[in-house]
Amino acid sequence: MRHWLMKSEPEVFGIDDLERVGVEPWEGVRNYQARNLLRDEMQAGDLAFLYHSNCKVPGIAGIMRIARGGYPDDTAWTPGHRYHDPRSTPENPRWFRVDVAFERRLGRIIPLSELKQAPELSAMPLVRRGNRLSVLPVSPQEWDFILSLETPRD
DNA sequence: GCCAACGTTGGC
DNA sequence: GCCAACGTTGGC
Repeated sequence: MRHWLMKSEPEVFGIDDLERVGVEPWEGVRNYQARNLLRDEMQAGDLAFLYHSNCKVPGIAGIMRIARGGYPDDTAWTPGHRYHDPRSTPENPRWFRVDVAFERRLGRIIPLSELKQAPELSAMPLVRRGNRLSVLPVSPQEWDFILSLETPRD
């Protein structure tokens, strides 16, 4: 089982929304690097952090389980859809998505500012400036370390 | 709201 | 195949 981190703007779709709907197709990813991860790497049963981006306090808000591995994102060939891309067809899909399921909230949102301070996480692209990838692999060590931050130990 | 960083597009 | 222009991301 692998671990991931997936970004979303909470104004658009955050942990509150995921908890409410339970399962959500993670559609609209239109970046090739992220597409490759969705299509080739992410498998049902994997776990992913839900990261809140582009908001007042960006940070990790909860845990999701991949409910379904990569499959074609049909919003790409839906005319008029905001994620429509005429280069993608059912016969030759260009974009992919996964389904994610609500697992649990973290006890607190772990802010990016705190993640940036941890030497243990310095290799994560997330804490590097200018990183824009919306789906990132997380190593088991990084995963465990981030979870250890959930409950401050003092 | 600003703007740096980045990915994509398209002219050549 | 280069690279400037453009649009988007996302922290601050």
